[in-house]
Amino acid sequence: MAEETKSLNFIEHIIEDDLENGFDKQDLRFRFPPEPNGYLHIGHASSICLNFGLGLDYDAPVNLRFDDTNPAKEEKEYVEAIKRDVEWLGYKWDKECYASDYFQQLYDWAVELIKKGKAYVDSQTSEEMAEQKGTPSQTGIESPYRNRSVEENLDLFQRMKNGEFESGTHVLRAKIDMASSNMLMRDPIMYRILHKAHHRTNTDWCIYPMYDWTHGESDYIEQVSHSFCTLEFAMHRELYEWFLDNVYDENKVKPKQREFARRNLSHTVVSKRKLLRLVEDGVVNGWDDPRMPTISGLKRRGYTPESIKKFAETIGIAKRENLIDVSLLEFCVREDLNKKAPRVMGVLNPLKVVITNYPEDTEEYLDAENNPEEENMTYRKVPFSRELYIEQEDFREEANRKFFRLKLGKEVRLKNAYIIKAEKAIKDDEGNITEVHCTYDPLSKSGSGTPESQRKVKGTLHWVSIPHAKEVEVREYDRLFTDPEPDRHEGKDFMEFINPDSLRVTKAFVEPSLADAKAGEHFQFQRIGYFIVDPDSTDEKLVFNKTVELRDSWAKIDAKK
RNA sequence: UGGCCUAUGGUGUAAUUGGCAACACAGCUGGUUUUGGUCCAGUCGUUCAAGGUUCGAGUCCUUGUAGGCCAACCA
Repeated sequence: MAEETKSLNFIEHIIEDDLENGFDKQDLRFRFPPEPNGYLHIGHASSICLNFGLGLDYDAPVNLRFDDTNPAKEEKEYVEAIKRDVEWLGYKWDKECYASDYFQQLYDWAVELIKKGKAYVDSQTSEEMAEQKGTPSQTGIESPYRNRSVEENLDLFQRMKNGEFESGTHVLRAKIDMASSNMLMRDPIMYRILHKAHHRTNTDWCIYPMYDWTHGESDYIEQVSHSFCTLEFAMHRELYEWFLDNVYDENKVKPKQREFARRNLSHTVVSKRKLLRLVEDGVVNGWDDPRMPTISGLKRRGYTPESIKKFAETIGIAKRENLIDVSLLEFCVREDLNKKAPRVMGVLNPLKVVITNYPEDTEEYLDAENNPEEENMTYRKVPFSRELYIEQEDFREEANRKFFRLKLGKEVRLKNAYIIKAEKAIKDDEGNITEVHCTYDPLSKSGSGTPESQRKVKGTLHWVSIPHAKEVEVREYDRLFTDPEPDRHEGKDFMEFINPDSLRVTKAFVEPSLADAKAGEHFQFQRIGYFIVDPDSTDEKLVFNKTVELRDSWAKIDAKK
């Protein structure tokens, strides 16, 4: 079969161009560089899939590098969580790197820059420097310390490093151009003093390099060939290259930074700062709450690595603004789970059904398909008896022709069992239906091959046998925000759009085969949706998270009326 | 008042680099189905605007319009 010519995204075009222009394929190397100050989210997943995907496509190594230059925000807990998430997605990094491993090299290079007269120690307050910075349309003013002698700079920088000064009293700045139209080139800060223990270097350092000074040099140290980041770093590219030009050795690979647009998912937020607020304010129950767009949250919700990778691949990568509807993510997980998840029966809103002509004290075990998508069908036994639960929504005393479910005097098929007919609705004093009395056709048993079993009845319902049913907890989730873009309303806080009903906990009844289901196992509750066993489950009580519901065309028909 | 980036159906991405605008999702219609699921078939609809170059423009040029980004001792 002829191979589909895969269309390339603009990032792949850049690499292909470089290869055509003589760049050695052996020198290709990528990296995924998270800051360990929070958990990875669906936006990072896109970046992970891009970089690690490139590594797979070009058979090139990909480093996992922690951009840990700000001890005020970073923690070891996050490092561990990030590694777990990347592994869970199924990717293997070549080297595990830390920007903090390069502190000495970065320091040495900074000294070189000072010696070349390209960096200086500034001793003003941050307010003073901000004032001198100018505005995009107005050039900046040079610092009074800009022309300190090399000797004085060297001495001061050394003493900064030695811890002789308070936090915030001095900084090292690159001497570039206070009149540049690019604000980042107006003598950017390279180092600040921060008397704060670092999760890896502890108190070895009290001066920490800034992002711009660190990132490109780290790429260079690791010999990363292509360094991809999001669009907001586009302006940093000029600085990235300026720094690189000052340390670059002709015989080595000079990394190339290119920018792509971050993927925005509707009805959620993905900035770590905002996610942290959801956690700290108790809106959710932690970073891995199934409502969170974090990778660990999606995992707990029941998303699979394959579905997330498929999603990333489907939305692609480009440079324009975007807002991707969550329904696409939901499609991706349904597509994957449809193939994988065993089918079971579970009733969420039980209504008692009594089959009046079925013998009491009798049970029988019926064959049920585990997954119709499987090539070699396997079956399990499901107990059937005189008293069952069906969904409340599946019975109406009367309904129009479009209602393919149980109504008085009409027949439906019980999945894998018999055809039943509703005879009578039993009500309480307030008129609520408490149970339905039905009769069954004993010859209509599924798979029996009798003419009665082959009769066509319009509806098929799922059910559980009451004496055999297992009670479980079900957690159903809705979107965390009621607005598609909660953080894009000027003057309004995204917290105003929190959906107050994003979690609904109910009890449900499931077939007994689920008794020994393990945390992390996926199931399709037939006619309802996909569910995963939550780690909160105990031997006494299983807890299921609803990953996503099945496509529901009945809901559309019903809503139209 | 400056600079940088972007603009293709409702959504997201393509287009052999100047040669019949395609794919997926969503929507709609029908078929199959012991899940109103899956699957299958069909259908809907697009190059921001105006000029220009060209046999030919989504692609190149000009002007305009709209949106995003840039002034943390954050990354």
